[in-house]
Amino acid sequence: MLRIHNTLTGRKDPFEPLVPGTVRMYVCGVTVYDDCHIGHARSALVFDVIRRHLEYSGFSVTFVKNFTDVDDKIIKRAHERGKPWQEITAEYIEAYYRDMGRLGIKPATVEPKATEHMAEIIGLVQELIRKDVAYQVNGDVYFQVERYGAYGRLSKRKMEDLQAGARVEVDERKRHPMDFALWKGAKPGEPAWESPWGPGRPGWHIECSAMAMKHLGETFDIHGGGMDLIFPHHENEIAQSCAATGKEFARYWLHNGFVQINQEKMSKSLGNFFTIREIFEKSEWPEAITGEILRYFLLTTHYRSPLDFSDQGLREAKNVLDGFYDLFKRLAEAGQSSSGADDELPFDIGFAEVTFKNGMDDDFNTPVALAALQQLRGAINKLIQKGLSTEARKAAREKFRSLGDVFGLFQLNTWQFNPLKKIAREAVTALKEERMPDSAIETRLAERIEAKKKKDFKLADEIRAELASQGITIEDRPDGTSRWKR
RNA sequence: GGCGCCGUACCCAAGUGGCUAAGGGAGCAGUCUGCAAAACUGCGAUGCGGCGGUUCGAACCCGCCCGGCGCCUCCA
Repeated sequence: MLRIHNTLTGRKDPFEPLVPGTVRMYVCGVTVYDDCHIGHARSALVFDVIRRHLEYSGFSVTFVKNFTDVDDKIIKRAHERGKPWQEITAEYIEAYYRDMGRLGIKPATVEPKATEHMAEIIGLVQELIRKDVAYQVNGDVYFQVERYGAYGRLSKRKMEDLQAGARVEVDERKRHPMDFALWKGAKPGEPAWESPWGPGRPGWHIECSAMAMKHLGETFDIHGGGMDLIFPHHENEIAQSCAATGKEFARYWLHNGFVQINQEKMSKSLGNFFTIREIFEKSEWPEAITGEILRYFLLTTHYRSPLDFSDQGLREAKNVLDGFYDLFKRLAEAGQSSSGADDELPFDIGFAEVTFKNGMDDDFNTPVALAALQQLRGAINKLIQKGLSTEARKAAREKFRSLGDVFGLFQLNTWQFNPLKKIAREAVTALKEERMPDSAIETRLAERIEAKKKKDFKLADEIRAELASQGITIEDRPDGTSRWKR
């Protein structure tokens, strides 16, 4: 039984979708005016994994993730660069797909853009005016917060509390300080769409309500996003959606914790953020491996807890993954008839599967699920020592592949550095260009095996030292062959 | 001022009332190996920020305190 922590109730609730066997979920995507940072990566990854786990659990999932492609920040950026705003959004949507692709984030089922839903947005605003919960002031339309009695139920805030600490500058045209814009009249030169209130653009919150309703219906199962969206964004989405339809909007609200740098929130305003792009460009590992390291690292902490980003954390993730891929290398080799090890394998696998699933079913506890995989790694290493058949090895590798798929891990066939691919990439440092090609390594390795056969250990050690200076580690196997890795 | 979160070994990180406090990384020792590497084995918190309280029993519940953080404004 899957249980999910619901921000709305403040508890872990048993998950029961509205329509049995199907899940409809909406996650707030990004505003496309800049490169994505690790915080975006974490959020995207968390919901990617949640989606994958739901699918793994047998649900048919409709996953909607939007792009906010019209907004004040975009207009500002366009102005700064002297470019049309459409060029800014196109550029960063492309960057988004590049970065998320590197991270192995699966595209959502539907990825709607605000600018392509003007009719729905305008219709929703009209409905709110018709119901007398929104009002027009010149070319703007505001949602009247006092008309929605349950305002504050998501963020657990009272209207009075909000006002007390409010640092919002009072807009005289609003009837209540907390009222928020549904539609903003356009100033000259700003992007604008025709509406009953004159040319303008949607407010930030309304687009999500309109797009969620269009693609998922008035009431759906899961709505997610970063913790910072609880207030005001999601609170406002609930208010305007419920006021418009008279029905519940989303039933389970999920929010991921922040990525921090040195115990502090990572944010644009503090200037202490890393973009996904720079992490990949600075990485000494090829793209696919860097992506997997990053995924593993981001999943070592439960999605609701804060996560401190650090090079040390990344290095540790690499070490752990090395252990897994070393095992996979062994599993790819021929085995010998076992002494009962084959019979023990299903027990170890079954145990890991149950632990994995129980962990994930408990509010997507990825650290517990990861621990199950680590235990399985140890168990199978022991079985290999006892003697595991070729078939059993294949079965074990397949199990890692299928369980790992929930996290997007363990899908690579080789965990080795590929210099040709690396050189093809843009940001290659001189150091990296001097990497030894695989063929040269293989040649030296063959020479070393010859030397070993002749008991010329001096030469063998020299060759190993030479390769070691290139960052290459050699493993001699009992049968006289050798493996190498970077 | 209001609302809320966190503090578990050198590091990461589960556990939130009841077997010896998961798992991993790093480290050390050992087995194996020509030497290594990998793998395996062993070691590692008598204690879960501190002090009280509730309870037969608490890392887990309550209170106070210390330390750190977030939201209340655009923000994943």
